[in-house]
Amino acid sequence: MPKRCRGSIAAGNCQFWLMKSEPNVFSIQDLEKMKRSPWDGVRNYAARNNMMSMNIGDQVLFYHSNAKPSGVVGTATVCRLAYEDLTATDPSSKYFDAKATGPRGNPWRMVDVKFDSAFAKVVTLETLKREKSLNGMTLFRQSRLSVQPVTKEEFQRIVDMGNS
DNA sequence: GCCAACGTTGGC
DNA sequence: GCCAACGTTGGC
Repeated sequence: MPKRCRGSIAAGNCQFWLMKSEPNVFSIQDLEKMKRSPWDGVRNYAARNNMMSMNIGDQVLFYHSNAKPSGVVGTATVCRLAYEDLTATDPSSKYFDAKATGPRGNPWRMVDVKFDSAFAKVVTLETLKREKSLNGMTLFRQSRLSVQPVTKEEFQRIVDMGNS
């Protein structure tokens, strides 16, 4: 039986992730109000594959992209394993993908996340870049990847920065 | 608004 | 399978 994280960073064997969202589309404040939400609209295979690797209890850094300023704004927890993203086959959705209605079916998946915390202040991209212990982050090595792994150490460091 | 990075598409 | 054209992401 898989172990699950229960809010403690130190406990368990969960994985750590960073997920980007444009705050004018879906922000940490939106998630806080909703408590829980599907992470829909991902249309990139690498990002999808990362979601398919997630387990319940995995910890997520919520990142605001295309924001002023951009940066990590809080944390969330994976609360449902990857399942079909039906916005891909819904012609009225802004995330509709014609290919997903084709003979090979809908390849797109999403997880659900639940709100954990909103930082008192944004840990900005500029701040992240200046922090030496974060130089190896996937964020700086692979541009445009909207769902990406972070190490436990990176996660912990950024949470500490957000709470300081 | 510009543009670098980079994923996808489609001709061949 | 190659690769040029094109579209999107996302920082600035």
